[in-house]
Parts: sequence; structure tokens; C-alpha cells
Amino acid sequence: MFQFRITKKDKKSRARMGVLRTPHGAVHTPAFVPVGTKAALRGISFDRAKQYGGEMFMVNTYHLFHNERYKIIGKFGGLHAYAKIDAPLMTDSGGFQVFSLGFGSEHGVGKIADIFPVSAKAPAGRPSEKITEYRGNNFVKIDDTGATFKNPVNGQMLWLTPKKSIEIQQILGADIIFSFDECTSPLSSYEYTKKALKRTHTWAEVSLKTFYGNKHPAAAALWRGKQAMLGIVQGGEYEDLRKESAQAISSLSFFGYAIGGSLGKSKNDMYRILDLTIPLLDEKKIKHLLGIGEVDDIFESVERGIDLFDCVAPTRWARHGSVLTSKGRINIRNKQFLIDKKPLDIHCACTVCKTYSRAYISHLYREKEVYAIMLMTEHNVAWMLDLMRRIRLSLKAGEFQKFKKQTLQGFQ
RNA sequence: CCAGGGGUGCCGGAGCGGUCAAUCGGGCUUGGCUGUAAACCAAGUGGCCCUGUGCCUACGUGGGUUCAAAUCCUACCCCCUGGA
Repeated sequence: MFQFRITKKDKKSRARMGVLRTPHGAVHTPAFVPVGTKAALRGISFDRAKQYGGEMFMVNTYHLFHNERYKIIGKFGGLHAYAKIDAPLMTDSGGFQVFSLGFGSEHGVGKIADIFPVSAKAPAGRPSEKITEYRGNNFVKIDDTGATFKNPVNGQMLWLTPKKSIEIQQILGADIIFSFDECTSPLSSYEYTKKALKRTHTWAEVSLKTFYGNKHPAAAALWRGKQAMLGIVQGGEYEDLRKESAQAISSLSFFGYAIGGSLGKSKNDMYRILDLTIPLLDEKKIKHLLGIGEVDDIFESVERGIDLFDCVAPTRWARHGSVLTSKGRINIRNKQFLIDKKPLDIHCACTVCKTYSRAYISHLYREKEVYAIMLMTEHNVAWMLDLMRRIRLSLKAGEFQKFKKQTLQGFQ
């Protein structure tokens, strides 16, 4: 029931097109997977996103775990039935929250942090040198057994282990699930990243073991099941750790791979990491780049062999007034748009752009009308999905490089 | 008419002799958001310049006290609440 088939390879790069078959339908790659953390995309329905070409969506384990909502979802028979989603789904394992609720929130950094190296000028709250030991903070504690989260709502402590993560993901019933990992920070030292990486590898094995249960331990069996699991490569920005991780993860019988964790200090670091990691992974298997989704990054990553992206950017940007256009992003709250009769993007074919002016949406956003967010979310999601469609078309036509150049030229 | 309370920057609203060009909200302007603690966060928001423990103009209006007033006194104007 699960299959990933490469349908076309680019002659000049690692870019390729493919089809992922799942029990809930096919996904044409390279694909963008909109993120609906709590089983909602925030601002747009799954159906609507599907109409714009969204073929798969992502939901988060942690956010359905800390409130025990997964138990109720289980009674409905899983996410598809519960949230009425007629499309393939992925669930993230909760590993990212080890970072985003811990390190990330503590030091105000994301997966890519350009604030290093730090010296006397380190911003308040940021360490003056890389972190070599990290056990957690008030929200999350981490050790070799897993992560302990403090529920921000009621203060209750919750222990999330690789075993637990997989069991929850099985209950949630997404088509593609992820192994439980520890996402490190750009501020993590080599030593710490290595330690976390060992942990992630152990957890990967536990994840697989839990996933197979008493069923056939062969990868082939998994592919015919209702779910397939991706293993996550870690290693931060460190070359040998990335290699070590790629080898360790690819030695296990995952359906495919995801590249996660810190992607360095800059986009160039990230591209470098992809350059050295992807060739070490089985070419035939599907590859997901966790959490990345800015337009230039999509092109650079597709070129390096990435098939799947998930990213909160288009939906979050929309809530913050930031709109994707063929000339780069604009912020609708800017004064100039209040009298702008043009659509959000003159080249966009989405319903929002066919109907409304920037002036009207700018007005709604300033007045805090939720409809503004709905409109911008619809547009941004549609825009991203259309970009992916056109990337696939360009690959099919053997004109990926041309399309990349043309798109990025207009951008920014 | 009598008795109280009040008039502060675009708005609301602190301050009640010096550390006040004035706390804090909101608004406005501009940045930032990459496996969602994010419909959020940050910075700026009287004018001028040689950008400084700098100079002007500002706390209803006019006068005054004081080395020094948004802060005290006084007259006037306006607003609110009770009472005739």
C-alpha cells in the first residue's frame, strides 16, 4: 500500500519527481506539506487546501498528547475520521518540542540561527559560548529515556518516550509517522550534539521496534501496512556527525528519511548539510526536510534531492500579515497597501487574488478582522502549493534550473 | 447659584515641587517570523542640529511663588457628579 517511486530525475542535479502512494491517496513530489499542528491548518480548511493542490498535511503528536486528546481521537478511529480529513497525513513525533519548548524558547533561536559565534556582544539571555550540557528548563526535561514536558495549562508532568510517541502516532493513524528524535539547537556544542545524536539513534531503534511490535520485523511488511515511518537524521551543523547520523539512520529499516535538527548558522550551512547528508541516504527512498519552507530554500533543497517539505511559514506569515508574491514577501499592514487596488499577487490565480484588493485585505487586517487572516492564509497556502506544482512541471520539462532562476530573480 | 471632582502627548490614562520630553495601555510607523507556547515578538513614535549629562517648544488659558512647577497659589474658560 505504501510506495515511493521516482518518475523523473533532473540531469544536472539531484532533483527528482516522484509519487508517494499511501492508503489515503497519492502525493506528487517534490511536495509541500502544510502544517496543522493541532489537527487544523489555522485559517483554512483541509478541504480548501486540498482544492489548491495540497496532497498531504502534517499534525503534531505533542500537541495531541499533552492534553490526552489522542485518546479521544483514538475512539474516533484516528485523525482522518476525527478531523474529517480526506488526504494523506503525517504526524511529527514530538521531538521538535524538546527543542522549541526547551532550548529554542530559552535562547530565542530557531533551526537556523545567525547569531553565532557569540562573544561579549551576546544578546541578553543568550549563552556566550555553545551549550555543552543541556537537561532542560521549566517546560521540558530531557534525558536518555525521553522527554518530560510540563503541561503549560495545568502544570502536570508528562513523560514522552520514543515508545510512547510511536504508540500515540499509531493511535492517531497518520499515513506517515516520524521516529522520536531530539532536535538540537544551533547553539549546541559538538559534544552535546553528538550526545543527542546517540540518543536519537537509540530512540530510532526503539521507535522501529515499537512500530513493528510483534508483527514482521521486515521493512517490506511495514510498507504494506497502514502506516510508514521516516527516520530522522540529526547531527546539527557538524559534518562528521551528520555523516554518522545518515549512516546510522539509513542502516535501519525506515520507509524513508527526514533531515532534522539544527541547520547551522545560515542558509549556506543548511545547503552544505544537505550536500553532505543526502548522498549517504538510499537514493530510491523518499526524503523529507523537516520544517523548511522559504521559497529559496525549497529550490536549493529540491536541487539537492529533497522530496517533501513541511513548514509553518505560509500559515504563520499570513497571521502576521506577511504575504507571498512573485516579487517577494510583502506585509499587508504597510501603509502603501491601504490604497492598493491590485490583488495580493498579480500573478496568482487563487480565489482571493481573483476577488479582493490589497486595500481591502489591508483594511481588514488593520481592523483585526479574522477574515483578513483567512484570506491571507488561503492565498499563502495556495501560492506555495502552486509553486510546488510549477517546480514539478519544470522538472518534467527538464527546465528546473530555468524556473528556479526565473522565480528567484523576481523574488526579493 | 451652592458643594465636590477634573482638564496631561493621536486616544485612554499615570505622575502631584527637581532624577519629566513625561510610567503604562491603545493607535500609528517599521522590522522579524523556517518539524507552531507565535492572529505573535521587537524597535521607534514633540521639533531641531555639529547626535550631546545639546538646544527649543510642551502637561486648558493668563498671571504669580520658587534656584527649580505637569506638580504649589491665583484669576478665567471648559467638562463631570450631587444639591437647590
